[in-house]
Amino acid sequence: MSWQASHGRHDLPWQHSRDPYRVWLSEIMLQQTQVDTVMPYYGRFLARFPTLADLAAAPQEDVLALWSGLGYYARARNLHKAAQVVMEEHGGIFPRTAAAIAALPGIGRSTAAAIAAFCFDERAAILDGNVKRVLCRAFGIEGFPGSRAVEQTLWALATELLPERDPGRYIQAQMDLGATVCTRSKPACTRCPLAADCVARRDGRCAELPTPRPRKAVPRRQADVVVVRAGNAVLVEQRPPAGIWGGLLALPEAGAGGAAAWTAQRFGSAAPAAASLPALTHAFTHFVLEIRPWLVDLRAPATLAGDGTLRWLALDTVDAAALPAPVRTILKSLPRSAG
DNA sequence: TAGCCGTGGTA
DNA sequence: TTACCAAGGCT
Repeated sequence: MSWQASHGRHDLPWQHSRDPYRVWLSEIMLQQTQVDTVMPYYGRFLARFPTLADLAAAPQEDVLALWSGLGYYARARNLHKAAQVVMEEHGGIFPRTAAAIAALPGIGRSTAAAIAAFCFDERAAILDGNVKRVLCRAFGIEGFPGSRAVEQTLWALATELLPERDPGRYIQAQMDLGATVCTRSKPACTRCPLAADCVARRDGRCAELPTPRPRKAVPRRQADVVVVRAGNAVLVEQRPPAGIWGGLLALPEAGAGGAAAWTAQRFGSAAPAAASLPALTHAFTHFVLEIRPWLVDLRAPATLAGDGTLRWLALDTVDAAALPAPVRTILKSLPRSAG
């Protein structure tokens, strides 16, 4: 904790606030996401939704639009839902204990503890990637930290180590140490306040701990997607509420018949031919997707029968739309229309 | 309980 | 290019 006071991080945008809404937002954005990535999103989000009440009252698509590009969109959907739960079931007052906080959607044990410690000085342990790495090295703990047994050991250890006072300072110290000194590769042991007691350091095993995740093959998939353009508009399809890119606006998938068949089925056999656009590869956590986009230029926006998930999106509103990253990439790099 | 869920940085 | 994974949670 003394090390944190002199060498820790003190100037991140979400620090120096004990407003649970701001701390909560930062914790959710930072899940599985690095600080530098979150930085521009955090300020934009707060500018659009300054309070929890503003967030609760907003349409889900507006929330997803501010999250667009950040990934793990269930975080945004759960954040939005939890804001509504706080308004409706807690009278707009954010719950004040880790146990109550963890009952909100999208908030697990670690995130709840961080909010409770930072905002309400509760003695509650966190266990994020930084803490896991620091503890595995400092105590020489073997095994993949994500496995049941190792994680249980780590939770027990993290709880046991909590200081009596100033738990917020303590968990910040753990995270700062992991993020800036006890890094995944090439840890700066000479600058580490725990170096004298570190088991991995003593045994020369900093490169082996923590034990990496067991390897598994990542499947590859392909998808033909259709970019139907009519003047200044493109056809987009809202994804189902859950699953990959849930609730976001994506490009329609052509299916087995390919882009030509899809276009003919929806716009008639007189529809213009589809022209192939540069393919791109997008890596998810658990599979790799090769996206093959096809461009179809219509004379004018056609009427969309039936399916309510399809809609026209004006190209000059792409920047503010709720799009997954590769869809944004495709739409931003479209060739100029011939017409 | 292990798979699902994004994106970008780094080595 | 590829591997790995980052302020994890849900099902």
